[in-house]
Amino acid sequence: MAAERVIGKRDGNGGKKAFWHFWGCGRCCAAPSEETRQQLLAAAFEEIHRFGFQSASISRILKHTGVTKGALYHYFPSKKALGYAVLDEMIRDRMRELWIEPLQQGNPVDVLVDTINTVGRQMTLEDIQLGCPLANLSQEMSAVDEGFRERLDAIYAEWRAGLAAALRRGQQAGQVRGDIDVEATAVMVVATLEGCLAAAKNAQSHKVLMQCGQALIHYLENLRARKEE
Amino acid sequence: MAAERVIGKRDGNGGKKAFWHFWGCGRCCAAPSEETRQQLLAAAFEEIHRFGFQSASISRILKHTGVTKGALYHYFPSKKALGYAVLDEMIRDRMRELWIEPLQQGNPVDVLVDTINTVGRQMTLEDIQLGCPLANLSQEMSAVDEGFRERLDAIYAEWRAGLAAALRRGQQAGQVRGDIDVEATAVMVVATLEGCLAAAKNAQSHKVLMQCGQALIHYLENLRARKEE
DNA sequence: CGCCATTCATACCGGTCGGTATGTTATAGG
DNA sequence: CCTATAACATACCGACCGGTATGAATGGCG
Repeated sequence: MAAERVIGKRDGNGGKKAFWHFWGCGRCCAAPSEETRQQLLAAAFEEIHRFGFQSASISRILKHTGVTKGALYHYFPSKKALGYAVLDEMIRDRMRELWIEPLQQGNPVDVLVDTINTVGRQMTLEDIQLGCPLANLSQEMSAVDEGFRERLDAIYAEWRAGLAAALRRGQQAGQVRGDIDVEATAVMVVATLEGCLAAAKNAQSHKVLMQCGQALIHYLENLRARKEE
Repeated sequence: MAAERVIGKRDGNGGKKAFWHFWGCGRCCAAPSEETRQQLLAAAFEEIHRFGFQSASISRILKHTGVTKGALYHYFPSKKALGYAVLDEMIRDRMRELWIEPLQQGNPVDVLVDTINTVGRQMTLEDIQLGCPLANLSQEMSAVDEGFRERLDAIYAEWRAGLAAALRRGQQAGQVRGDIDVEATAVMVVATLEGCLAAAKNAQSHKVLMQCGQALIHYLENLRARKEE
């Protein structure tokens, strides 16, 4: 008796599945149901960004995607695994693209100032209210779960190392003052960037973000090598 | 039948209550059961500091204090009210004592450098792991609950205003460079302080805290007025 | 003495949580 | 054609959550 209901429901979206299976199976060319997984990742990212990991609700993610619980637990063995995947496959990539990779060429002070100005201009008030996904997770989870902490720390370490390397290259190129401690400076600049975002988030204020950004830029300008000295 | 058990239990700690009541009632001189409330506040502070507000568990607070649920909900109408009380009666006072009030006299750069050094020296690794209670709550709750956000923002605003006023006084006293924007500088210094704490928390590293602190001190030293210029 | 407010203590509630057990369908491979 | 497996879907579970209803002990006060 239950079978009839199930069959009826199945027919409703069975066509979609058949379509995807036309393109190949997960094993041979890695294509079809990957979409479901990506939907889940995207929705989980949103949910975690809004509520934090611990208060993120599996049921809400399911509701927003239309995916069922069986599907979710088919791809991710647990909520924690889903959180790790969001961190590894979404957040880390974004941080690399936005903050780390641009530092690999050019004058590091120019790159930083440009990025700060771009970010400050592009962020909407909603973006500001939600805050930096990396900083949010870091604040919430680093003391609670070691797996999160290690992953977060790896990203921050990569960021700091990239910035320190860029500053050192800048010193060798005569763009950056030679008397600064590049490691300590990198630590502080990353901390200040995240601190500015956090301050603006709490104040829900674009002005605070800009003030903080301008003061940081003022500091960064002071890192440039003096001419003829 | 239930009455017997209750009476028996009551007698167990009834003596303590009689003792406290000897000192007076809550109405006439505000003393006795205030202790229970303070116990609750202290335990709630610990719980929130460790797990965040949303993941803080009323049952755990009850277990750690030995207080019952009836007692808790006698003093606080809801979990949120308890959280607000922790913020208003514990966290705010600590921030004022440690960071804001010292700025009211002396050379602001000296005061800041001293406080940073003191804090950096006194924080244990556990303190570092748990992070700044204010920053934790701010990151977690500002986008989720407006009551928390307002309270947190008031504390940050007070801090920034106090620092800006101190810097301005420093300018007038010829201790601080006159060409800096004191408001923007205050915003950034507060952001950097919290950012350093957050970075050290995630790295679980005293070294990161000291590096960040030293770089910030280096920046602060640069705010001093140049002699003979 | 009697009444009433304070200060708790206990039992219980509906709801949500993450997680699982089982079933169904479609396709790939032999 | 047969079997195995991927990819779901549904129903259900126990644990825990914040919150409440009820009542008992106690002491102040008229």
